[in-house]
Amino acid sequence: MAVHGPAMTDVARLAGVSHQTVSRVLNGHPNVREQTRLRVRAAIAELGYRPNGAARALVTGRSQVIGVVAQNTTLYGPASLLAALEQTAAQEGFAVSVGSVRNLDHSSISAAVERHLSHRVAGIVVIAPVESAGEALERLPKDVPLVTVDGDPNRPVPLVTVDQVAGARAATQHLLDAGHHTVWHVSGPTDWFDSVGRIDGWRQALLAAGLDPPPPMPGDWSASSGYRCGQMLARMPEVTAVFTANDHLALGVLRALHEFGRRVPDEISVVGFDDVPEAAYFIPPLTTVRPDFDAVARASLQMLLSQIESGVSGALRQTIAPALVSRDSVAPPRR
Amino acid sequence: MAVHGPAMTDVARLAGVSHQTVSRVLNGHPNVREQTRLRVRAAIAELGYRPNGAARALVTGRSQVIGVVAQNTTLYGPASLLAALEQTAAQEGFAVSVGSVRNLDHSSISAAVERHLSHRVAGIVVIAPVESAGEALERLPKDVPLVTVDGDPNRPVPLVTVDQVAGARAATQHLLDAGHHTVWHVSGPTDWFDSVGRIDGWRQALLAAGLDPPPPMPGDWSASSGYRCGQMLARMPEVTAVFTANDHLALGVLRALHEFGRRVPDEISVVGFDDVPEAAYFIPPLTTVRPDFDAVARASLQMLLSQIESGVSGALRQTIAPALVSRDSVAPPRR
DNA sequence: GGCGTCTCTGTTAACGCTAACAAAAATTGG
DNA sequence: CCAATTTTTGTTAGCGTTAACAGAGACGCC
Repeated sequence: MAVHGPAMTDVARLAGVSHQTVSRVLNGHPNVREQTRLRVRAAIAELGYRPNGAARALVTGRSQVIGVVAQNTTLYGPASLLAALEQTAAQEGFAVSVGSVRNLDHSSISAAVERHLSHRVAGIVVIAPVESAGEALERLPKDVPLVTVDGDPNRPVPLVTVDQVAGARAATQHLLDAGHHTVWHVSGPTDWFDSVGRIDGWRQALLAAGLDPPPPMPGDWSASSGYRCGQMLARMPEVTAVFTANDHLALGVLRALHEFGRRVPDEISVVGFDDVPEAAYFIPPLTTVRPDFDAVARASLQMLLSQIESGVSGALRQTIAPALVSRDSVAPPRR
Repeated sequence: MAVHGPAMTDVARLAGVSHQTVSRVLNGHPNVREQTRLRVRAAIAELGYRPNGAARALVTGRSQVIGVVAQNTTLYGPASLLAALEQTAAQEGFAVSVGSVRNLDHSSISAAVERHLSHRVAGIVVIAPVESAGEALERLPKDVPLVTVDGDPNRPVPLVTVDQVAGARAATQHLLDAGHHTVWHVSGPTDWFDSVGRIDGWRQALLAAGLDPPPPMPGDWSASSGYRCGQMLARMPEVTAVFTANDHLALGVLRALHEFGRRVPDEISVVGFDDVPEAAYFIPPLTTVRPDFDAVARASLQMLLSQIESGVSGALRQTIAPALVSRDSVAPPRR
């Protein structure tokens, strides 16, 4: 096992050139005679030669790998983001190394970043949705290209994020437009920026309509916590419209409402966030807000790449607007 | 930017030893005096030294990275598997590099494997649920540690897989035990081994009970296709029990049944597969089969590691038994 | 024809680490 | 206390690549 493949010198010998010429062919250097180039390519093919990324990384100081730090990649949002990141990175010739992290506290994040750094990744993307992650990031070495996704809007770190506020505002406004007199909110964990932004947007829409926001009910993204909130909501006759911070919370709410015999959307309207693929098959099909994860991935990778190439780390910021997807879980309130 | 950090020689100079001694400390070599070890560690800490993985990979011939080839990491199964793999690998000191692949055809798989190989990964895990992936794998270089997950049971390649057959049999038997006279099946895409195994298990249970299996209805894992199958099922008065190949299909079926006014579980019982976190909050809560992704990840990594260490690639096979999770979507048939 | 100027190719020296061997220091035994 | 051993440390030589420089032809121009 571990029969090491041919190296550049083997290719060079077969093609009758120096290893440096092989290197030039590989890196698309212009000054190589066409005939030579062809001979080298033939030799590469014949030997099944594959360049050694480690050696290249050693001499150039960085590998064609992008490190990603993420927490719970089973959640729909992070998983989608990660997948999109991989796809985009692959197109640019980069591999993606994932540093999963159990908690988003200072030391876990640092450790994950360190691991990436010791592999000399070209850049790092941190999916940093909570406050504690932000702290860790500011103390990181400043000389490594880094982009955060869904991170703290108030830190001087390059950031790409879904426009949570706009999305939540749209969802809330949609319910208001349907004629509801107010909108209740089941939020995500309040230490997530995503949650904070969605609470903000919801509150803004209500305030703009001259309404007094009811207290938000805190959940934890899970259907289970949505269910618990839904049980309370179901018992409150004045509730006619609910905006939940994600689709799974909405599912739990839907289920609790169903159990209490409160019909959606006839008695209560519900709007979610994320547009998970199953949302269209909830009972009833869920009106929700769809963030464009591909766009987030593209933007963050582009930001990272420009840092890698230019060597400059501008504290850029980019916000991706989500879209409302209207389905059957919203109706005017019964009078 | 790209200020290169201190190297081993810098640490050595500060500690007043040779770089080789530093290397020994780093690699836990036994013959280093305690006092020296401490001095070296202090120097490492003082300089913030971080070993260069690329250099190490170059000289040892392999990096502390495991490559994973997977297709659609947004699906619950693959995403969970990937997350579990990362966690487990991190515990063993390995990073995970993900090679996402659009299609599981020969050339895509080969390309992804090549990319990993050129980074000199220590081993490769291929999540290869379809036939075409299997072909690609047999033509791969034999000298790289490789494990497939959810791959072809009939190929001479190390394989870890969920026991689809047993899971499906349990689900079907559960419905039979409840008193149903037969069980219908909404399957996954028939080119997935997962689907084939689940169809098999379902058929086996039926046959063992002396029943003649009705034709399986082919879906594609999505709630959407489950919905379409559900619409047909709902119109067939003789149907009282359905086993779907995953939970999302079940969700679609549930929704179609609901639309047609067919009540679950009173009129029709449904069992899914995967136990997605939301399954307990479907309407009604879904009885399903839970594969142990952590166990799969542990087993495959262990298999890979033993190949890496021993250098031997036994065509091992390991099957992880799933567990039935009983909830409210199953009841005896109405007479 | 000689000479500067391209274009192409080769030579040499790193990059930061580990492995193999060599030397020095500490320890043991008689 | 000296030799034999063992433990600890140092020295040297790569690993496979790119970068920097050097050399060899080919070409054009005075």
